[in-house]
Amino acid sequence: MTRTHPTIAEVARRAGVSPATVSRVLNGTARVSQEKVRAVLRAIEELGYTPSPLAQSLAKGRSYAVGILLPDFGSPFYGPILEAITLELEPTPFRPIAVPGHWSLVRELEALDFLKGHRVEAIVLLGTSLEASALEPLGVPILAFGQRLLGPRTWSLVLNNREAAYRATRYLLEKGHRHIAHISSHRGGMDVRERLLGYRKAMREMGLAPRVVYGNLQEDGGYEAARELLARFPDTTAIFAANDQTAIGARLYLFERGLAVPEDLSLVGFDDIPLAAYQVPPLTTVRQPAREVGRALAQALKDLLQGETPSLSPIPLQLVERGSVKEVRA
Amino acid sequence: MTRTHPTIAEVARRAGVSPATVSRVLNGTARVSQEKVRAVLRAIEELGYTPSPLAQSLAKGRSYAVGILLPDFGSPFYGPILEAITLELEPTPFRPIAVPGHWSLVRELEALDFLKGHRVEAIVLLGTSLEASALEPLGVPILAFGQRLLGPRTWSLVLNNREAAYRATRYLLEKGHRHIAHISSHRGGMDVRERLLGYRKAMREMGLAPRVVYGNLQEDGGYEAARELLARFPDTTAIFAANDQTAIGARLYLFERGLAVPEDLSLVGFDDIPLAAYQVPPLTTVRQPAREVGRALAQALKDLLQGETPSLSPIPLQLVERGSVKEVRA
DNA sequence: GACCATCTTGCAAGCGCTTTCATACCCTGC
DNA sequence: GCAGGGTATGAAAGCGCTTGCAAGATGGTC
Repeated sequence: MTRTHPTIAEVARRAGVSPATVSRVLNGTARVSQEKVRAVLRAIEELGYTPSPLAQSLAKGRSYAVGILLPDFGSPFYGPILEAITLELEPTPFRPIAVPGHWSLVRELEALDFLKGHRVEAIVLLGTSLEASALEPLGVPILAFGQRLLGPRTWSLVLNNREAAYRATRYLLEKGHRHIAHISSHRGGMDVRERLLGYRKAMREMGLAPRVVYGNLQEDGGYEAARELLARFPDTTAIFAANDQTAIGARLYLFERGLAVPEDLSLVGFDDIPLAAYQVPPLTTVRQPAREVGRALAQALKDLLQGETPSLSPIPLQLVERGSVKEVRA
Repeated sequence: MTRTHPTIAEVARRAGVSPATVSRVLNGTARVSQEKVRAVLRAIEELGYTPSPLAQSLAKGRSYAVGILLPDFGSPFYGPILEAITLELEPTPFRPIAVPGHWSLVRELEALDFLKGHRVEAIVLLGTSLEASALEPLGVPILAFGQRLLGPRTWSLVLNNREAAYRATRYLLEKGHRHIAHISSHRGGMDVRERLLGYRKAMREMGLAPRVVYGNLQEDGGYEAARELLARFPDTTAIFAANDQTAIGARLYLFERGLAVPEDLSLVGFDDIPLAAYQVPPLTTVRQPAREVGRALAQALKDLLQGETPSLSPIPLQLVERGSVKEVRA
């Protein structure tokens, strides 16, 4: 603390009242006479006083903090969700404290420790690979997005990824494609595996052989996966990628190979990150609406912190048709 | 605090020592006999004890927290910088606490208050429009990126945007372009204005009339700006955008208009966000390396917090040539 | 064996705030 | 004029931790 902040005692002295009274006007926890209220307010103003949340938390016995664990602040998918949650939490007394797990389990566990230390009253898990066993000892309610976690005081917001992936694949099938590949990943969580399952189901139903390669859910992985894909299955006419970053990476490889999208190959992504609509051609993808996900998560958080059971109605996943898919004749 | 955490007193009781001793082994602030160390460690282990940073901060009189103010967690430019700073700070005892200003001055001021309340020991400003006058009363050292701030205990990391913009424009000129437009913004900070100045200078030197339109530094603004641009200056052959998001937005408009990049129009961005290299064609842009910026900022932070004057050597801005610019004959 | 230096340890105060409890005060009603 | 019931306020304890201070223990020296 560079320059020492004024304390409640100083405010009290200046206003000619006791610290207790200052606290009461600050929190509105008891009636205080008009004149003292005024005196206190003036003293606060003059001193530029800001109460210390640290001390408040300690005294009140609660932190009003909620932890949000996400893979990476730079993620085009999780970043906007974090932003949305933060925005929704603004009008509440609760403050998010966001920590990145940097895509590593160790870091995620460290982050958890950190949050535990800070006595967060709940934790939101975005795209982590944590297991229930690591969470239970925290003794804090958990809200997970994208993975199904079971345990006491644990809730999950999981959207129907399998169904959405199934529909996305069906969509390609209906457009006449038969040689459809999927770029999945070993790195992702349950949602990524579900997408693979949905793809498989659609292919199986048509008696088609699935073609699956794996990336890292990042652009470079998508690029490499596309290379592998075309080497192994040169007659592929459509690619369904497990996320938009992968699709965008794949698209660059196609471009470099001189393959046009959608004329030579059709492409479908997943997530609908902000930049998806601005790709050339605009990327057809399954939309996971960050804003709504953030809202739902924040709402569940509020319920949770008021001791209620959170209502987590799943958000429908919509395929948004843009320009990266072409109809082909059989 | 859902389930009450064990306190230092419980650990002490269990280990058969005083709380002071536990504190000493925790902090290594004094010698403690081997056997007691072991007893304490065991007790900590058994109880699953984690010290409360809140209480520690209060008692120590310092928070070990640094505030990081950025416009938006979802920003493809600032997100990665935040990530980089966080990563660099990991091995230090300092913890970043990031708050978004949501592109609004009021919010930024609120965020500042929040940070002040939390007794952060320093504040990093990323892309804000705050003025020195709002910062001074905080009494905390400030580190600004992208804007030059003067004041006591205030430092700025400002890269030579004007020069880089000048060179980017020169680059286009050397490629034979003469009808070069710039998409700027009223919304940005000093760096955006500097880019405009650099562009102007290059154009003036060649006796060319500048063509400037304005966006909001987001994709949609770039799209709209491109529309306006082509309406007002149909013979434009190259666009230099104030940032990559703008360039990407503009590019979509060109695409919809049936204009090819770079065949019909060349495009240059600024920032080199992660997705820039994956655009089609890959976007030629001025690189502001997030990783290095983060590192420099974190290093300055460490210096600062150790009472030293931070050394902020500017990072060179490089034009990275990719595929969105074509040479034209005069 | 007395004395002193050194090391380990506990006591207690204090960090900035909240909150319980008790006190002092004022008003009402008889 | 006094008992009774509110109401506004302050004193003080306590939240979980650190740290200055002093006491006790240990060992070495003359």
